[in-house]
Amino acid sequence: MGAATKSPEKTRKAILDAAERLFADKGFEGASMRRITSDAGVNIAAANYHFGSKEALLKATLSRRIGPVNEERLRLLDEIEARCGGRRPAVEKVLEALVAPALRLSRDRRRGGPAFMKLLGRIFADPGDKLQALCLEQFGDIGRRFMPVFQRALPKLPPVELMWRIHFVIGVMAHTMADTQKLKHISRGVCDPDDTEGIVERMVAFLAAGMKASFPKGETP
Amino acid sequence: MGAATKSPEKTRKAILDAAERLFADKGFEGASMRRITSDAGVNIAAANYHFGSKEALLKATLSRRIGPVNEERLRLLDEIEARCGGRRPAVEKVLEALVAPALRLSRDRRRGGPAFMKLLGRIFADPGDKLQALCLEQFGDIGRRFMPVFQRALPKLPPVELMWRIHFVIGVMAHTMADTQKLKHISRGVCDPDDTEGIVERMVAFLAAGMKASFPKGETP
DNA sequence: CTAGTTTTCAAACCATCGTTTCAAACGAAC
DNA sequence: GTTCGTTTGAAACGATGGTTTGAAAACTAG
Repeated sequence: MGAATKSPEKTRKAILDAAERLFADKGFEGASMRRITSDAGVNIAAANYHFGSKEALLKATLSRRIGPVNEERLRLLDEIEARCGGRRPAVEKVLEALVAPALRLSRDRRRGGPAFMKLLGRIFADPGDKLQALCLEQFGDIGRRFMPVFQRALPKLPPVELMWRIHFVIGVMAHTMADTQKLKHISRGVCDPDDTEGIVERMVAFLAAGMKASFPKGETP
Repeated sequence: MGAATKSPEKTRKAILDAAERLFADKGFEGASMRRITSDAGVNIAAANYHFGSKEALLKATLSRRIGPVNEERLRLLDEIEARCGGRRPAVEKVLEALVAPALRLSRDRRRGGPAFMKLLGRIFADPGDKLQALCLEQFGDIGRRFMPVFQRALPKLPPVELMWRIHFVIGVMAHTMADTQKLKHISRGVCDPDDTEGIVERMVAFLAAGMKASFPKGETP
C-alpha cells in the first residue's frame, strides 16, 4: 500500500519543469508530450500516468505557480485594508499588490522564473476555449476580491470605466510578463528586464496615473 | 501563358479569409491546413499551390491587413506634425494615431474585423521565434517613426522611461485587440466591446495619463 | 478548333501527435 | 521471501498533421 516516496515525486517535478519551459516556448499545441517527457528524461507514459492528459498537465503546471502568487496578492491586499482602516486605500498600493507578486516570481529562478511568466502571458493572450476557461478558473477569485477595493480607491469612477481600466491593467501585466528579453533587444540594452523592482515601480506609476485619469464622459475622480 | 483571371483570386481570398479566422481562433499550431481549406471550400492542395507553405500563408494573412493600418498610422502622424508645425504635439493625438487605426479595423467587417484583431494580439503575445521575427518585420518602421514624436511630445521624459511606457502602451493595445468578447462576458454585458470609438477614447485617456505620469526617479514632465 | 498553361482535385505519403496497453521493475508491508 | 499496489518501459494504436503527386478540368492564346 505504501507509495514509493522519492522517485515518483522527482519524475513529477521533472515533467512539470520541462512542461513549463516547453509550454512557454512553443505554446500548448506546439509543445509535444514526447518532447516534454524526453526533456524531462522520463518515459512518455509516465506523464499520462501522473497527470492523466496533456490538458491536465498544463493545468497542473499553472496551478503549481499561480497558487502561491495569488495567495501573496490576497495577503498584500489584506495588509493594505488593515493599515488604512476605514480610509480609502491608495490606488498605487492596490496596483502593487496585484502586479508585484507575479513580477517578483520572475526573479526566483528556483520557483519557475522567466519561463512561467512567458507561459502565463501566453495563456492570457490565448483565445482558445479551454485555456480561456482555465484562466477564469485561476483568476476569478482574484478579480472578485480586487474589484471592490479598486472601486473604493476610486469612488468617483463609474463601474464601467473601472472595468475597462482594469482590463487595460491586465494587458500591461500580461505583455510585460510575457516577454522579458524582447524589450532589451529593441531598446538596445537601454531597458533592463531583470530590474524587477524598477519595473514594478514604473508599472505602478504608469498604471496609477491611468486609473486616476479623467474619463471621456466627464468629471475627474 | 495567360492566367485565369477570376477564379484563382477568389480561391486565394477564400483561403486567406478562412486562415485569418482560424489562426485567430485556434492559433498557428492549432489551426490545420485541412480545416482552413475545408472552411474555404477549396481543395487542400490549393493552399500549398498558392502560398507554398503554412508559414507563408500566415505571413500573407498578416501582410494583407497590416499594410493599410500602418499606412493610416503614418498618415495620421504626418497630419499631426503638419498641424502643430514646430510646436510640441499632444500625446493624446500621437496615441490616437497609433491606436485608432488598428482598433477601427475591427468595425470594418469587409476588411477583416474582429478575427484579425484577435490574430494580431495573439501573434504579439507569441514568444515563438518565427512569429517574433515576423512581428519586428511588420512593426519595425512604425516604432522608428513614432518613437521620436513621442519624445518630442514628452521632452522631459528620459528615453529609458519612454521606452518602458511605450512597451506598456503596446501591452494595452495587444490585450484589447486580442479579445473583443471576453470582457463583455466578465462584466456581464456592462462593457461593450463593439463601441470602437468609445474604446479608443478610453484607451487614449488611460494611456495619455500614464505617459504623462511622474516617474519614480523624479520630476514630473 | 488545337496547344499550352494555370488551376483544381482526390488520393497518397510520411511524419508526428496524444493516448493506451501490458509486462517488467520497484518498494513497502507482512 | 512473498505479496501487493505503485511506478516505469518499450511498443503499438488510431488519428491527424503538412506536404506532395499526377491526372483531370478550366482557361487563354494563336
